[in-house]
Amino acid sequence: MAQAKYFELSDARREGLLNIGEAAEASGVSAKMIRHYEEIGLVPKAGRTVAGYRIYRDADVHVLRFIRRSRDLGFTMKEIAGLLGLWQNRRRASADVKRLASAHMADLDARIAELQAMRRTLEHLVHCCHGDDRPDCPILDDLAGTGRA
Amino acid sequence: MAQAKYFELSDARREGLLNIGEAAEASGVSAKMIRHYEEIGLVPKAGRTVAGYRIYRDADVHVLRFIRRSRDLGFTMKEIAGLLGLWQNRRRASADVKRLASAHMADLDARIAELQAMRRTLEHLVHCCHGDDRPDCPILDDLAGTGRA
DNA sequence: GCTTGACCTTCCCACGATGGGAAGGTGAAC
DNA sequence: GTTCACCTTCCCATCGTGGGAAGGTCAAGC
Repeated sequence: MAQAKYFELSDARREGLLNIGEAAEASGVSAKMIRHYEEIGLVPKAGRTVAGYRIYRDADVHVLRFIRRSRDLGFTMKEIAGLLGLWQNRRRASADVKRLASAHMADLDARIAELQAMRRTLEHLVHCCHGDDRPDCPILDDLAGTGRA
Repeated sequence: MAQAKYFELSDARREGLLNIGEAAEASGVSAKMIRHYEEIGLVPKAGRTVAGYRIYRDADVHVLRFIRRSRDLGFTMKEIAGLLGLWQNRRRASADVKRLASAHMADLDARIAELQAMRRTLEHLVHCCHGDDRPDCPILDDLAGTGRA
């Protein structure tokens, strides 16, 4: 995304370039988010037509898909910036990529463990609650710190 | 939290009332968040000393602890508002509490499943990556959509 | 009494990722 | 030449939490 600002949109179309809506469609990243990624510097500034419309080449869409896939795997923006850097660096060491991915996996593990701990506690409480029209409830007792559940 | 605004702080202290810092300490909810909960109406407005300091009774701290515990179990603010309402309603049906908690458990399950799916994919990719100083990397290949991993 | 330091007050800003929507310009089809 | 879909920028909201500034208050030590 580093073209100069000289295309008419119709010319751009003829050359197979996409506007933001088409790039969004093709990459699975919303136009809103494409602009956002450009603003935070995750992707370089897109080229523009004379009228100011952003235009995207296949390579740009490829980058956006890479981001989309990374998001789907739960990577944060910062991690994705790192991954993009490695991806575009032909002298990278795969060890660096592996390290980044492993760290993210450890994050996932921690979050999963945390949620599972909540789930276990909750399951126990729900199990203990008779769930009828009477007011006494071990779930509330636990939350209030007054119960023994 | 519904006292009128007439205590000197020293009087309040003598009556066992706490200022916000002490209430934070006692409840495990930060002073920042106590003010926030008051602002969004999750807890009623606290009483004030003549100088404008918020003052808290034991019952107020109890409520804050309830909120803290609920947060620890991953309930959202909206859910906590519901739980607080049920807790303070002596004519509640425990079925309502159980329903709320069960719905939250389903949320947790969905989030856990999502994270686990990410984790599984990532684990596979990390496993496939030799992780040395060569640049070729199945993790990047997958993210780029060019790999077969 | 006066200073000092720890606390309180309100107000605004930030995160991370995403979306909604307003106000205005552009492109293409009919 | 109108119409409609799309583009542009700009601001606001979410959710839960924290940071920090500017200013007031309280208690302790001198």
